Amino acid sequence: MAKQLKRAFFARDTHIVAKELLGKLLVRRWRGNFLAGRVNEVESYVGENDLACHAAKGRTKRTEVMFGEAGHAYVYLVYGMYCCLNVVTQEPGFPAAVLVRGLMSWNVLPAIANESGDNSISFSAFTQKMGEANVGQTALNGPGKLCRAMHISKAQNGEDLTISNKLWLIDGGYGVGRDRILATPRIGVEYAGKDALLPWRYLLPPRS
DNA sequence: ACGCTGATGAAG
DNA sequence: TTCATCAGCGTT
Repeated sequence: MAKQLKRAFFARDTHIVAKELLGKLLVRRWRGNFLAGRVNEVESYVGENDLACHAAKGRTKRTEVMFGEAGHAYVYLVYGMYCCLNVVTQEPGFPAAVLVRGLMSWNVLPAIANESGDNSISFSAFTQKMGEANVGQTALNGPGKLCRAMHISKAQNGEDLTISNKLWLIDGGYGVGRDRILATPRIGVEYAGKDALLPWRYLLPPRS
């Protein structure tokens, strides 16, 4: 049975977490619906020495969450109107996170009628539904559009994704070969100088 | 190629 | 308290 990703998954090297997040299911429960899709594009932001990382400015009110425990959501407002969802990685005190940039097989599914609030019930029901759904039909490209569609805002900043029943990740059994992962420079970080060239954006190739 | 939009951090 | 900037997006 699919399980909610645990602390140990996130408390590792950021690039390992980023690549292993590809193919995982991101699930949001909102107003009686499951909003979900498989992660197919991410970016790593690693430490205070990474000039593209918000934590390059040091520990501030905004970046506080990134300095904390792995597995929590770091959500920020960008360009005045969009939110971006990150997952905090590595050990407390070391600021790093994975930006979730895109989903494939995006779906909206009605939550179970006699839902008790227990995630484990939700998981089995949800994954079965996802299995029935037409995988790969709809894509959700871009971190801002992703958050808008999933109703993720700064209200979710700091949320513990390993225990939350509103926003979480599960291993949906989608195998991703490491050799199928593409790496490119990160998007929209031209200001970061030499760090703008680091190939820290990871994505799955389009389905054939 | 540009405008929208407001939080953010740096400067004063 | 200003000020420039910005991990996007949609339209021109």
